[in-house]
Amino acid sequence: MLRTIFPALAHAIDMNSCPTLHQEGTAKNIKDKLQVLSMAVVEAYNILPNLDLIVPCVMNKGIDFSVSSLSMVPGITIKPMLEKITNGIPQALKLFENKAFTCEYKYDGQRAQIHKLVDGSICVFSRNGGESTSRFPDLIDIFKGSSKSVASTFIMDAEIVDIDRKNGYRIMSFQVLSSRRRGGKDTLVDICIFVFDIMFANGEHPFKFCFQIEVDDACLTYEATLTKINAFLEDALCSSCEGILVKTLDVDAGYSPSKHSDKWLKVNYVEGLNDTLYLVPIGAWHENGRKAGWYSPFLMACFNPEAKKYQSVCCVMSRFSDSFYRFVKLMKELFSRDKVLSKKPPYYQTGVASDMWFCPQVVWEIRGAYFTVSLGLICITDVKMDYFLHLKKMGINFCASDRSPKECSAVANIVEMFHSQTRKMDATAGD
DNA sequence: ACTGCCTGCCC
DNA sequence: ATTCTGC
DNA sequence: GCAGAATGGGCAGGCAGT
Repeated sequence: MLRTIFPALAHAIDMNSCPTLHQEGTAKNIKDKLQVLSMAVVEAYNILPNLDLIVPCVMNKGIDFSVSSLSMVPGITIKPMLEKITNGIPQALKLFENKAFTCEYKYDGQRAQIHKLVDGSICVFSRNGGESTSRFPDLIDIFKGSSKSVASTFIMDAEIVDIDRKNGYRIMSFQVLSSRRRGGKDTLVDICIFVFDIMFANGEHPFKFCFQIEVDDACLTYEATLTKINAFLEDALCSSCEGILVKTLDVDAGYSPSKHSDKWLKVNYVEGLNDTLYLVPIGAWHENGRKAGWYSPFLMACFNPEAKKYQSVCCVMSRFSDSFYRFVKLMKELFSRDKVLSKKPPYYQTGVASDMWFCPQVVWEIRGAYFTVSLGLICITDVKMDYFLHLKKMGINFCASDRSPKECSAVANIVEMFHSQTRKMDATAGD
């Protein structure tokens, strides 16, 4: 669309509106004009992704078309502004060097663009523009009750989060939120809405703010800023958030639809922040197609000294990447035929069935951002019966350890890590 | 009524 | 959501 | 560097078969 359709559209409009231009202007001139026009069309599409509305307008305005020729329309989703991922606060600070910025919690929920239409009805759209109004009747009630006199129309950006109001207003994970029954009422999963932007209200784009920067914060040193934001990130993680968003307040601040914009930075995982797990690959699945013959993913296990069993914890290398290719040779050696078992041995305890099983022979270092609880993977049943811990966002270090398989992480350590992690998942609700 | 399989839609 | 690829 | 396509994990729900 952006690279082909819209430039072509711009070209067509241009030729249609002033056919003489191509004889008059230089080639470069024409190219520049087309570039400007097609960028304007792209920009318009981002706030009004509906060609039935855009094309007539562009045809009418011709070469003079710009975003301001059109307005947002409640009921038609704006392409949501997206953030850029960073690997830590220092990187975020570097990107925002000498700029004013602010920080917000990034809640672990579902993005929602909430519209109030001209007829007064409330509509909810997902990140990808899908209608999800029917999934959140309670949201509709909240807005119908509270927004009557405030605005006749609006478009706002928000995060819908699951909150346990009966249990200290604890914010629950996305996993729990998505377990809501679709379509109808659901009394089990209560929600809360965090609005973080208003792009449109009463027919206008009201919020082109000039931000006033607090003087004291503007004077902080780098170290003081880092400390402050670190504390804020820590707060966010302790509040069951996924991390924080760092948003610029500089002159270029504003809503940029559809862009993985440098104006919003996400910090949700800091390398080295978490403990390393030492896990043993006990099984693997075959890849298909042209990757046939290779293993992916690997099933990783820890050791339970009491049961004298290996218990699966997570899968790693669930897809191929550059780093994987570097270790293909190593894999082949490690799991050559004599190391492959004919069937799952009794000292492997797992709820999943991998294609093949290996002798316990090496230990890999695995780091992860946090644990979730799921039905699929293994083994730590003292967390919640029938549910299993699952390490999320893991990375792997193949330069691993001289440890022997029985010196890998013990199941008790992993349970302890789960209980002490700052994110409190559903599984701990019974504590 | 239960199951596995598949889809669609979230992240 | 992340990751890879072609432009 | 960007946009698009391809991938993963997880959820509810539809549907066919038993």
